[in-house]
Amino acid sequence: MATATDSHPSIDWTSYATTQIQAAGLRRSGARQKVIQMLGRQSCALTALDIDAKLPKVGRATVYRAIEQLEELNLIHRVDLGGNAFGYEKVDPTGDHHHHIVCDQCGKVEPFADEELEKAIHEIRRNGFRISSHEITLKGTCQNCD
Amino acid sequence: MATATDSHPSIDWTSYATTQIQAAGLRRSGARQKVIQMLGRQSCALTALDIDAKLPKVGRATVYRAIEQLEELNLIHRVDLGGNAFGYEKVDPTGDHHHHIVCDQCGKVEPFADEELEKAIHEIRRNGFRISSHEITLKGTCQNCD
DNA sequence: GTATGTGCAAAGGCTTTGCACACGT
DNA sequence: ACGTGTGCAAAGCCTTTGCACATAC
Repeated sequence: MATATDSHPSIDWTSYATTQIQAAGLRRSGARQKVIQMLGRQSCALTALDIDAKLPKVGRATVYRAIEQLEELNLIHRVDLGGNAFGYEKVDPTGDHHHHIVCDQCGKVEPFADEELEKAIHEIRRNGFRISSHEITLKGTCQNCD
Repeated sequence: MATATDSHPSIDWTSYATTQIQAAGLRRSGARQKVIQMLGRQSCALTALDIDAKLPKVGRATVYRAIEQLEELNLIHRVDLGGNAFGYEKVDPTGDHHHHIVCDQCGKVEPFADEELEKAIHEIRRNGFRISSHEITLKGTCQNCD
């Protein structure tokens, strides 16, 4: 299954997101496309201000509006980064996903995936709720801080 | 194991928290005690502003300072309530804990516990991190909003 | 050509801080 | 008595909103 595009996994998400944005009746506008392409290049979560800082030519309000729209369409999702901060990262169109481990001391974030955990999560049923997604954050201390 | 105090499970946490606060060299002051007693009575997470609203005689800054200290001592922890809001709830001294399911539409929060999930979580090992805690949030739509 | 999208600047909401006074030990 | 704790008000941050101009379709 490995293909030549494996080294640029973001291309898939970028074009997928662009398609979905258009399917939703939104325009393929310059500023929003810059946000999409930037997020497509990231492997892990960035805060709204991180995104804004990386795109000096895009207004901050536009960054926030783009985040809102992308989240609405389920193209990105928010993750708790500790310390009153939220990050955003792309949602893999294949359904593949990971969770995060955050260092309490320095705020360092690393992704991780665990199949047993996913199984356990998908077993959960809750009366009165239709569950659509889940977020798991592990907290601890990283080597540098320990 | 059921005892007469089961109907007031919060008493344990309240006195435990008070003891820990004093052990940390902090004083048993009026305002902070009010925050502790209030949190002890809650069964689920409250935001800083919820806490402030419930304690009109305690200054807002004091509420935030108390939250900071209680979190530092691991007597409460923060939970993601969706929509840019964080809630705080007591940490059970017996180690007992639950997670949350949040309605995307109305923000309703319900606690849940799942033993298989806890097992899976405790199996996780991650090089370069000493894991101390975890947070799990399920998201979905509740009956009223569906 | 028209409705959507954008950037700026202002407003808003939550959280933190500075400081003088109050209180616990 | 001393140092911690408190409340108020001001400042700080991040996020959202209003509005005139620009751009995609």
